[in-house]
Amino acid sequence: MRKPRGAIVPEPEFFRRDTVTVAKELIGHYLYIEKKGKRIGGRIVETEAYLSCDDPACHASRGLTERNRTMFSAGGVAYVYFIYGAHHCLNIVTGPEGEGTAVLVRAIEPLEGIETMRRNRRGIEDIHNLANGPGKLTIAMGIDRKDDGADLMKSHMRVYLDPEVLKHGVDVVTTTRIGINQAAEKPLRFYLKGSKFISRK
DNA sequence: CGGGGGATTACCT
DNA sequence: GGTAATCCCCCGA
Repeated sequence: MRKPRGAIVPEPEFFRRDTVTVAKELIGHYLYIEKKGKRIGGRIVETEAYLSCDDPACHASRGLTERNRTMFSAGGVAYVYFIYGAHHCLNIVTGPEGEGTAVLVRAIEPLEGIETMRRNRRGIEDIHNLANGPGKLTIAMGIDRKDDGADLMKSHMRVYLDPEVLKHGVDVVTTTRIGINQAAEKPLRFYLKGSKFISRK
């Protein structure tokens, strides 16, 4: 994939740290997928951390299974799963190999391939409603189970770091996760303060 | 091998 | 605010 101007390719170590740290630090950086030579994606504005064995809400909490196998990879790959018979969700695997932790990407601010996203979202015009939710985001970017396991430093789907965000940081709000029943009270959801592109306050 | 639940969304009233 | 859509996978038998 052609690198966006000024963007930085993360080192594997960026992803292989503590999940909460990675979930927070991903806010403000970029997520792109390449389709037919065209970049689609934007700025990550909302994430949630899932903590493996300490976290009953996490797919990996009951150990490695065929469904969640990718989640136990070393940090830096995508874990994509299908939910409610209707939607895909994109996760970024974190920590060392075998740990089973990941960050759910819940929303992005669209920056490139916006018309493609509108088509994928069946004609929705409002840019704030294109990728402001985990299911909407995967529809807009055309992500599904064939993208499971993609290397986010080398493949057609990438995370790029914004040097400005690395240098100055961004204001991140911490709240509770959405749409889960187990461990719902834990403060493991993060979003970019003031962003109009998050799924909800 | 069948049942049930799930990190959601859109559309209905 | 309620619920259908509609699949994949885990679990128990």
